[in-house]
Amino acid sequence: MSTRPPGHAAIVKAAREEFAERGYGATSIRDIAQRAGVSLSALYYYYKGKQELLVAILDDAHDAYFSSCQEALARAGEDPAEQLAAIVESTVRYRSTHPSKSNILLSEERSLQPEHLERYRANHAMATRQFRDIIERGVKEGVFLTPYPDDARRAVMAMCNAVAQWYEPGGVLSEDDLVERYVSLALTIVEYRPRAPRRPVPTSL
Amino acid sequence: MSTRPPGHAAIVKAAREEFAERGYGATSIRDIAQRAGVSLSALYYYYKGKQELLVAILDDAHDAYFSSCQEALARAGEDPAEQLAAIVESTVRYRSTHPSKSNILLSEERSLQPEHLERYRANHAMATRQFRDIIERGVKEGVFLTPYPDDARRAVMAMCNAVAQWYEPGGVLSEDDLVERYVSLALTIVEYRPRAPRRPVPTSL
Amino acid sequence: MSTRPPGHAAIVKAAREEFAERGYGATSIRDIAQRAGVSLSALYYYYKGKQELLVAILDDAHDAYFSSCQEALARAGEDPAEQLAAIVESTVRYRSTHPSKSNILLSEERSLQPEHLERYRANHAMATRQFRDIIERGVKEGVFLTPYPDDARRAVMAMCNAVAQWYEPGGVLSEDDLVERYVSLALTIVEYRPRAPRRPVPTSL
Amino acid sequence: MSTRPPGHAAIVKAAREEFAERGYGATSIRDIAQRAGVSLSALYYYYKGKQELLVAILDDAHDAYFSSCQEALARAGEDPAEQLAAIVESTVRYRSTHPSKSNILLSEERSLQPEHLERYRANHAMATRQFRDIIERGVKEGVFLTPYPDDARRAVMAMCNAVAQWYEPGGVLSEDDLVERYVSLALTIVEYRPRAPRRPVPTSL
DNA sequence: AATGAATGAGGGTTCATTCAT
DNA sequence: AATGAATGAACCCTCATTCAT
Repeated sequence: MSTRPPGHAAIVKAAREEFAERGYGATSIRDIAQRAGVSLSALYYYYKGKQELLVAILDDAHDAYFSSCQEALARAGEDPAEQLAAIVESTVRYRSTHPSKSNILLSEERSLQPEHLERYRANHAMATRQFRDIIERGVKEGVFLTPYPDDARRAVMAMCNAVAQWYEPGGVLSEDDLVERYVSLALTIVEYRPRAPRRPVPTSL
Repeated sequence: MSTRPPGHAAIVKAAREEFAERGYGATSIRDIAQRAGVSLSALYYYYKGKQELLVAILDDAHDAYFSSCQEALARAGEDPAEQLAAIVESTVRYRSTHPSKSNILLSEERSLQPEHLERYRANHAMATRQFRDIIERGVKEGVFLTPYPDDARRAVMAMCNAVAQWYEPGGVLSEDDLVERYVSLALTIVEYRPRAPRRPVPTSL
Repeated sequence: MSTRPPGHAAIVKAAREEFAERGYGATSIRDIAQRAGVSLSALYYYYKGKQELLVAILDDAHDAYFSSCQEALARAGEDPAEQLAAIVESTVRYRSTHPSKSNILLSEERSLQPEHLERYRANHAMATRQFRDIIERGVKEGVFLTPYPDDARRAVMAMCNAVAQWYEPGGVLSEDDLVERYVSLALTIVEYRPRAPRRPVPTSL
Repeated sequence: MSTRPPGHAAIVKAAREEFAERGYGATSIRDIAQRAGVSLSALYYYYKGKQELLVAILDDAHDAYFSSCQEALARAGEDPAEQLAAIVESTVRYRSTHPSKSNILLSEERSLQPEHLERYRANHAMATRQFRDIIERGVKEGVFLTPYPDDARRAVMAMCNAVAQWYEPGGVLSEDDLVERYVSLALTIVEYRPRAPRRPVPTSL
């Protein structure tokens, strides 16, 4: 997953960009080869076909996402608010930094052949579970007051996912500011109320 | 838009479903004809080609969405919270009732040929403006306290849009309940605080 | 099977010749289209693919062969020698008149996909049975003296089949003479001895 | 032809089996390399290409056949019946023991490039001549009574050749029995009648 | 002696579309 | 009003082969 033969990187990158721009079904394997600057045959030397490219991209995208999440969650403590902040930050950073990976991840499940669906769905379910578990624990501990934990979870995820569709890295909004806002919004959505031993410092990150 | 020849309806319906399931690029015009139960020639008799079908579908989807919004906004008064509730309700009902239209609307801009982009983008911008105007007015009037009106707007829209991807009409959650929750979540996101002289029952639809 | 759309005939004819000359595996579908004088797409309009062409050719070849056999056997009486003569004549005429059909029939079983094998093998078995039944009855009735009926049957069939590989219609040997010789050879192979009302013809080995 | 580098044997064997199973045109050089358990490059290190492999296989097959024939003919005396028996035995044993070689020999002339055709045809002609000369001498000497020597020759050859297509080494019929039957059939076909002054034990092998 | 990498040509098939009727 | 026939371009992929190492 980390070190691969030379041709791979350029090919996967090109495929990722094409898939993200046009969609898997509308992308021709020749477009990919041309964008990668390799011959059609070279592409087939490294990958068995278009579908395998998609699978490689999706697997890689999932791997990158989850390792980013794990790292952030490890840094966060036991506090549900801190954990929610961590996962939102990971997700937002991932969506803004890797919009191609994100958009493929979010829209090409339908292009997977049956034999690859299971793994994809397991990964997708795990991504969902990360959010759900945190929110449910926050609700149980009484710090997230939302009456609709599942819909709140969906709202938080949808909001984070959408970042991949509009955020422009070089724009007026820095990535750090973006993260700060989305963490704040997420805590608002779950109706976070700190347990307040002494001073509640409410919505600040 | 209202009264059309008989063949049209079945063809557009078939095209809409195919585009929604596979994506425009991955859908073949033969698949559409077959699904509609008409011959390939019949399809070309009614429509000039695949692109025209997409345009017809997008236009129709936009029309249906906006007329639903206008109706709801007309019923709502001047109160930003009421208006936000109205537009969220319209959007959620549209997404849950017409998932195919919604998903095409939300993902096939890239499949439009240049000459049709302008109208699509105008419509898209109008949809955005509907939300933005309401939220901005709520902020100006001091009933929406969110510090990030634009991000809140994106969150509300993303949340509503996502409904088209997961909601199952016959499932445990009725459409009315769904709407109630999403209106509530939207008001939470914009941090709605009623102006409160006499307590106007805040989260009610 | 008898009357088909216009394009069919030329396409099947071209495919048959190409398959016979180069073999199924070495024949390109473009060669067939070119030989038939139609476009590649026209070919696919009439036939689903290369395999379907092969199946159509094999089915047609079997049909033509069997109807020729049935006709001849119907004309022949109950006498095994007459029947053997009839089937040898049918087979030899078929091989000499339709060498392409014959050679494909005799060599392209391996090119059939599994789903078409059963029918092919049933037909092949029936062709074998025609010879076997006649020879076995001749042996049982005491007019075919061969001690190896099964090997005699194989020899007769192999001899007839080989005609497709060498006989030249316009050559020195007329088709009628060819038939006469092969009938004679077949009767020799099964060691035919007529039942001899009075004198039993001495030439016994 | 006798002692070759190690890689050769496995490669030629694999090529022979593939060619026999699928035909030259339908066999890919990758299939051969894989079956031989060597890399594609290794194959090209030993052989210049697919065509050269076919040529090597055909030459080897011819060599093996002719040396078997020569040996048998050398053991046989001057008697045409004995000689026919010898050549039939050689051919049948070859067809049953080396079905792959046999079937390639009998069906891949068409796959040869022009520059290799001449040698192939010379070999093929020699194989034919072996049978023809013996039969013609038998006819001239009056021991083969067949009125159609050439057709008898074709029948005998076709019968022997077909063995490669149906005989199963481990089956009910031993190779020796097979040979005995085919020699007997061949003598029947040429209508062998021993010259008979002192009874030279006719059909004995 | 042996191989991983790469290629251009061609494989079978499907595409959106047109046209004569 | 409606369709069967036909097309050329493009599709994904595999081919036999070469070459630098």
